[in-house]
Amino acid sequence: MTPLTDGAPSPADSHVSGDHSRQIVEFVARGEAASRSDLARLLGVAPSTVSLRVQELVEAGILREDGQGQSSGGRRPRRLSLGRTQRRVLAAELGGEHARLGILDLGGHLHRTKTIPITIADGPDATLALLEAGFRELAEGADIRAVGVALPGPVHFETGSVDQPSRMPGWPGFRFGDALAERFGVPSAVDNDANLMALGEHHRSLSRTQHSITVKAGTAIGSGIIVAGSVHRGATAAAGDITHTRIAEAADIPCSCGNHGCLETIASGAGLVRQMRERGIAVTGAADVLDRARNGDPIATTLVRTAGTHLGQVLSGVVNFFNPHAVFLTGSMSTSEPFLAAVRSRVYEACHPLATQTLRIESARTGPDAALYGAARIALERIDPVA
Amino acid sequence: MTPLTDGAPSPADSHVSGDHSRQIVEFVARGEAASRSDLARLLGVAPSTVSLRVQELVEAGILREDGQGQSSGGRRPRRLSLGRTQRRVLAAELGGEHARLGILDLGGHLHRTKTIPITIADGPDATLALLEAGFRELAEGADIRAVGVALPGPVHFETGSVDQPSRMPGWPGFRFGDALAERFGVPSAVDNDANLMALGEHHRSLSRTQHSITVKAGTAIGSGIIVAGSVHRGATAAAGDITHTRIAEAADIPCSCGNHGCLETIASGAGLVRQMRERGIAVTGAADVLDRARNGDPIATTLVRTAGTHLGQVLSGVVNFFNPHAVFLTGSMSTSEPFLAAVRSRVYEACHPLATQTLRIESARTGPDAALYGAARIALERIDPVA
DNA sequence: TTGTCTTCATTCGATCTCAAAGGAAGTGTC
DNA sequence: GACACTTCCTTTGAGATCGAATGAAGACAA
Repeated sequence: MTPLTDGAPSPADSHVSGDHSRQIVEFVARGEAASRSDLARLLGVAPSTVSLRVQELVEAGILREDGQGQSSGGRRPRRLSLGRTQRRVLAAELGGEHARLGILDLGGHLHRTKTIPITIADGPDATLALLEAGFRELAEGADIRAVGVALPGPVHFETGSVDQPSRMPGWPGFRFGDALAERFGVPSAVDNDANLMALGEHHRSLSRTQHSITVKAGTAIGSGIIVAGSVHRGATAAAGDITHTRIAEAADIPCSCGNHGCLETIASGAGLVRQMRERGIAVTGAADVLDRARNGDPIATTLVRTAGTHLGQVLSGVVNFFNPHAVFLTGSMSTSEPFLAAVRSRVYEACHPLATQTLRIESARTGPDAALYGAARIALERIDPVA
Repeated sequence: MTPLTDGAPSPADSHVSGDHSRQIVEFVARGEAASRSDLARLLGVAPSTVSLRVQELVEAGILREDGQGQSSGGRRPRRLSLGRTQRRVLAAELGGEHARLGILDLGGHLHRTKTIPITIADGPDATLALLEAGFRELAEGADIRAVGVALPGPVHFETGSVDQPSRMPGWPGFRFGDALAERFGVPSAVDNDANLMALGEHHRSLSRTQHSITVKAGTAIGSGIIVAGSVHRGATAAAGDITHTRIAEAADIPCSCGNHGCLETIASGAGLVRQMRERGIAVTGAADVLDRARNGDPIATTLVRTAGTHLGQVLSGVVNFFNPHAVFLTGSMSTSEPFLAAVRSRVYEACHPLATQTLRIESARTGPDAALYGAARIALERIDPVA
């Protein structure tokens, strides 16, 4: 692998311009700003600048002037709202056997979604062909401006390629981002699914100055980190690994990573299945265990609770260290109330009070679409809304 | 405490302007850039822009044109070096009973230092008076442009005040930053000592796009986090707490925080002292234990090694999660070779290989002055070099 | 109704930045 | 030594942003 020594500033951070325009559209779309002066306040930008950008956006039809708002003791604000253009971005989240596709407007609203079967192990070219077919149908009649894709593996963000061998034969080194851009003739962006899920989840409820962690607890356990509103990828694109943190209670259980006592051996869906089977109970998978817990099976319930406690233990370390505004939980396990309760309970018990003072621990809201929102977001960052 | 809901962009991030000038001075001072074209490459900025800024800096005497460099196949570069102005910034690190003061130039070089006795418990006014006297002497004849101070407690960075009660009577709520600015008639900045130590250490050897953690292991254990070259303070200015992470082997040892099994109960200097005494060995303090280990005392050596292993265990979780480019160790414990070796060994053993692929784990270079470099840095960020 | 105050928005001149083009001063080749 | 090429740096015009001033439109009080 390339050392990833981020030396010179990449084009990714040096805002493609249109940065303010993009933020303006977002604030209006989210209903957080209804006037030019709202925007100036929120953006920390001169009112004159806002006026200029808004004018451009209105002329392009992306925003509309929409009557007047309530006066608050002076001239009434001119209310802004989203215009109705056909400008859209495409987003996809690829899994091993399925891809979830979506089409969103510039305001980040998800208009339609669609799931298609793929076989990611067939390699990037085959996948790309299926993806294109799916996208073409979704994009019918729309004016596509960018594409963003979430991949199930370590991604070198700058080059838009998969990094490590992992379970994706044919992928490493292939510049999927460039291939996407070429097929659709628009800018593209690619990142790891955990990162994009975290990004999507973050911007549902937090601002661009806040920090969060999104943990996906399903068959496996993964997480994505958002620092000041953007993805923290770490030195080698490995950030967010909490699944191999050591848990005392699992000290003698070997993990696929070669060590012993990793969190995933007892707190992941796979870990739950193993533990059930060790107790002589035949289960088909993680969903089965969760079902049993939901139906009052005492062993399953205990295991699920214990899994939550262990995840909570690990998260308490992470929360103390990282001090985020929120921790979001997604994945099949996060739908289990006892699981969530156990996580919360342990985090609040084991953390420094200052770190939990304003902390939110929540089950994710965006459901299966979090990564699509995230993918759309990194795609949107590549374009200027008015261009 | 105030909720610290970072809403609107603070003046801290919206570069005070002169941002490029500051970076230019830094690159030249560090010897990383010797010509305008070097700077353009490093800054990712148009050559024309660099030329303009450099011209300003040369006219102000802050930079000098210093003959020609080696040609690399074309026109020879015009070599740049630091000019000799009297422009300086003041920096201080306050402890309970001492303050370390320093004076640095705009290039971040530390010219002189000085340690004075203070009693921080006497409150901010008394401390400020002593600080001023000390600074006045250091600043003799210099043209002071900014002041930066590291405080031993949780600091609300934006307001420049101490947040929690902690052990500093009279401090909470007092706007120390404003008081400093008023006394010296220059911009000021204040932050927590762990943060500034990390900042100082980071920029000794890493770039502004990289990430690091600096752990101070002395009587207590604390850490500071640097994300993309700047301090990560977290949601409630509590980030960097690793001392209360749970360690299985300490499960039944109560901690001052109210929980059991915290890292600091066995891996801190205080923890070492306690363990020695439990074994009936009279020691005067952490330094004594370290001395004994250095002189071959088997019990002390074992304890120090074990402490290193436990810190390494906690750090492995942090490294997997955060994936930094480097972990720096400071404080009295970090001078112990067995300690450092134990930390390294455990981190490399317990971490995912991808996370340690390019990871450096090093004992800090800046010694007792790390926080001064960090304090100078946040002070420098408040001014425009040419202004 | 008149005047004052507040809030919202735009105009205007100065500054910063960039991209593109071009000049300056070298190296290397035939 | 003539030519092409490389590297370094500056000039120039266009666009973005800012702060300050100004204008626009309402609230409110006397």
